[in-house]
Amino acid sequence: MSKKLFSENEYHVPFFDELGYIRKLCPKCREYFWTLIPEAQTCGEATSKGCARYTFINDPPTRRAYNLREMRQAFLSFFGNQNHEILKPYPVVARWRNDLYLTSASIVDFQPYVTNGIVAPPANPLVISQPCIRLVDLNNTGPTFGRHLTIFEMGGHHAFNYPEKEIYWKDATVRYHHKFATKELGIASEEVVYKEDVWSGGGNAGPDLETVVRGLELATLVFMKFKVEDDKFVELPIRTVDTGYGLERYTWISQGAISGFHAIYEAILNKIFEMTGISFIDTELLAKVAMHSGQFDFEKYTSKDYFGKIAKKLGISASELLKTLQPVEHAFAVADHTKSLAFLMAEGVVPSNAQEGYLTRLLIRRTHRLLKDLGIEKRLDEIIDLQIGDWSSDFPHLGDMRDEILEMVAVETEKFRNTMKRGRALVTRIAHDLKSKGKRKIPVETLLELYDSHGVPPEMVQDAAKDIRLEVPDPQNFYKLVTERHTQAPLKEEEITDSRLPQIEDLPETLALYYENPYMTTFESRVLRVVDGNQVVLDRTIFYPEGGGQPADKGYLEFERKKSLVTSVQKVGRVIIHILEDDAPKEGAKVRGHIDWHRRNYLMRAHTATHIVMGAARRVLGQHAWQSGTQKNVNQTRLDISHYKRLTQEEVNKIEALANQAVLAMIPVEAHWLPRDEAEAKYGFRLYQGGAVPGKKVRVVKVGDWEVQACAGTHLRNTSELGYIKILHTERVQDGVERITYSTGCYAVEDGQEKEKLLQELSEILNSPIEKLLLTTKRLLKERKNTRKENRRLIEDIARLESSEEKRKTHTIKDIDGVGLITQEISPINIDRMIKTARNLVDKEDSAVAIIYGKSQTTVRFVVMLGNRAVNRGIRANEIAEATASAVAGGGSGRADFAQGGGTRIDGIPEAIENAEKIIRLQLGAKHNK
RNA sequence: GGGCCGGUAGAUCAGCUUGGUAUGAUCGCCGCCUUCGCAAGGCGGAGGCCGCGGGUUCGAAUCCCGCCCGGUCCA
Repeated sequence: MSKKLFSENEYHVPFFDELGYIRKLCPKCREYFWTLIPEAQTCGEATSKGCARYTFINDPPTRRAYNLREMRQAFLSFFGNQNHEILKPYPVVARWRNDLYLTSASIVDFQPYVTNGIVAPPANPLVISQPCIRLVDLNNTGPTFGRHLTIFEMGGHHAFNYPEKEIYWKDATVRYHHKFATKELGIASEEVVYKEDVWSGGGNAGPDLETVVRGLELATLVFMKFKVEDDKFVELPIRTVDTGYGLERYTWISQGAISGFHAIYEAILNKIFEMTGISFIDTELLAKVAMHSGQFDFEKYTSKDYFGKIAKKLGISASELLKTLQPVEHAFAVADHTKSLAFLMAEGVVPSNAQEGYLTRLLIRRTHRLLKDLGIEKRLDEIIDLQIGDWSSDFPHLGDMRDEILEMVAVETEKFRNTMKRGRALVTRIAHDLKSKGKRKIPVETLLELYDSHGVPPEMVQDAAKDIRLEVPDPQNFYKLVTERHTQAPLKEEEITDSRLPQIEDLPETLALYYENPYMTTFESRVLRVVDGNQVVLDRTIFYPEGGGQPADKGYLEFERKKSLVTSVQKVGRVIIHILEDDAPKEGAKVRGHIDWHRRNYLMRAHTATHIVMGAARRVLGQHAWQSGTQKNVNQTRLDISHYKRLTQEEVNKIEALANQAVLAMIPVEAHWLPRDEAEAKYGFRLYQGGAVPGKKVRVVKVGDWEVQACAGTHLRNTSELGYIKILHTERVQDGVERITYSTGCYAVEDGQEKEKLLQELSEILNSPIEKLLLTTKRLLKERKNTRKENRRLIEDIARLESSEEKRKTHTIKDIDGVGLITQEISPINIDRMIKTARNLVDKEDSAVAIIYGKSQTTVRFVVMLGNRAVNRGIRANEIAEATASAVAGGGSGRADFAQGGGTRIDGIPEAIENAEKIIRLQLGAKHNK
């Protein structure tokens, strides 16, 4: 996105003047910055432009050293004491958004609903420490010594400013930051530099200040005030203070550690080193590298350049540096990646070939490769276990999921091994193939396809090709080429602004009677507004609007002795809109509404059944079984569940049995509105099975102790009303996601009846009782197999007979210049028999040409077979076949000694044989002429 | 969600480009020879709804469409 530069006054806050900050332009990176030091030469940030380097290594600027937990605590309580409400972290899987998979920043928690004003923020202002995962920094994690991480905690203090209510804006934000850095942490004011920048992302934008201390950017203070529309900035009604404090970076700087990884992962890092057997690590060298590490940018440099450059600065050879540094950087990356993995899988993400599951798979494979380089790839699970141990005191759900995480890692590692095994065999085959064609080099295209379609990385191709001594092109820009293969349309952004919104914005929230009593079938209300002619807003309604996988109710509205069908119901903002098929009532009119009760009743069953099946599946499969999607319907409903293996029939039976036990247990179903914090504290993340729900309060649907979910749907009063749940079938939607389809009540019974009918019909056709069907079918299949065998044998026998001495006397044999043309009909058509007979004939008479034909009502087929001598005399079977076929309106082709053909003109057969004769004469003649 | 690759004997695959006999290949299996026995070797043999369903064609493992299953990459 093109960077638009804002003018100075977007950044010039009174606070800067108060403290004596002055604005300067950095001659190296050409960016403006604010500093207290008038003689400052550059902006002081360690960038790839070389503005500065880190000066905090072994010399921290803070009052004392913090570990991550202490830093988090310091941050939260500091802002807690400044009137911010402390929020619990959101999940790292952003299930509430469909334009993002992972929570990549704290503001993501509040997009789009809060930032667009659709719902009120859970608190205002607020502060949060949000674990974030950013896989875009995958390549940078490790080599930049801790500046980039795939998983980190973003400290964010946020304020949402409405036109009618201002919380705080730029000046206060900068003051808060400054106070935290100087008063709380004890960094000297002069050490804090503010750089001007433009932030843009997720369709929003605004000016921002980056704060830099001793070369390291620590926080970004974003003032989100624009919406990006067609590359233009449009002012937003809600201005959001969006700050991001890199708590790991603060931790790092406070310790002055050699790397951020040393600061965050000390114990784990040491264990990894221990496993690799690296006994001595040149910490002095590392510290030197660390100081320069901020200057390199992996968008611009390849790792070769990087090591070269840094070695030059340190005055040692690149290879020497590589030898020391590479294992250390790998260990850094492993320390980081394994934490990401623990967090992802703890939230029920199953490694998969799609969506966030794929990101997890990618991470596992990458980590596996790093570990392999370190020679400890078998210990992935051990390291992940260490992460779980370390972080579960702050994030207890990690500990709860330990066993399942390790199981998933084991399964995934096994899958990876298989892929590699397959890949290796494939590479060897391709390499031999190329070699035999006299090629010495593997084409880049092949290399790309191996990776793209088969997951074989170029390093492995090199490895495998070495043995066969085949050249492999240098994969320098390899991954760029891969990306080019995927010219990908960007993810579509969620449509959150409805064109009808302005027309109904002033209306009060529609009273949802379906929550008060989901069993109401009729109601009375008043028309508040009619939109677009046929869309009606009422003051209250029992019509459930489409949402949460539950389709909208149908029914009709009655007014002035008219009936108008309700075809669709939607929720727009706070308001429920009824879309009518016919005329709409007038605004202010009284109407009476009726819903299709059978439909609604079964949708309620479907919804309650979904919660029950989910609870049953989790009991059978484990805690990683999350709902990853659901679609309710009247006659059948489906539920997608994350699980790392295919469901077995046994598991399905268990789930079905358990679900029906829940039905028989007559469990009451209750729905309550609870404050978000309270609900989360009581039930945890698992509440958000169907995706996180926005808002201060959440509606909690509780099926006794069986299942609790945040859910907006309509439910039965008691599970016993379901009667019966029948699982119809399961399928694998993608790797790691199983779909279960089921029906309830009378539809479940109907399904049983249909299957029974099928069995009965089968039983009648096979003339075998149902309980013997299996045996009968097996026997039939076996019989069929034997029959086929017998048939093959008989054909051979017949062919032998057909070419026997006695039989030959009945053949039409025509002598053409010493060549015997044998023609014979064998009907009905059996190609196998025809070929075998023909072969037998020419085997006995090697100067013969055999034409065997057969016909059915609509077609003629024939084979032409030549003896050796006939071929040697210049006769060509394929040419005979062509000529013959032209007479029967068909085609034919084949080899010189054997060809076949056919056609549709049955009465053309005599002509066809004449043609064959002519061709043979021609061919014999041509030979003579030569 | 999208792209790409694949499904042929118990296993791994060839054949598909250019439609015309699956004499398919290797490993494994069975029998025989050799051996005190085993392995190796030699000889012989069994083993195929060419994923499923349509279409095109005289003719489809091969071309086209749909589905199912597996793999893989990208977001």
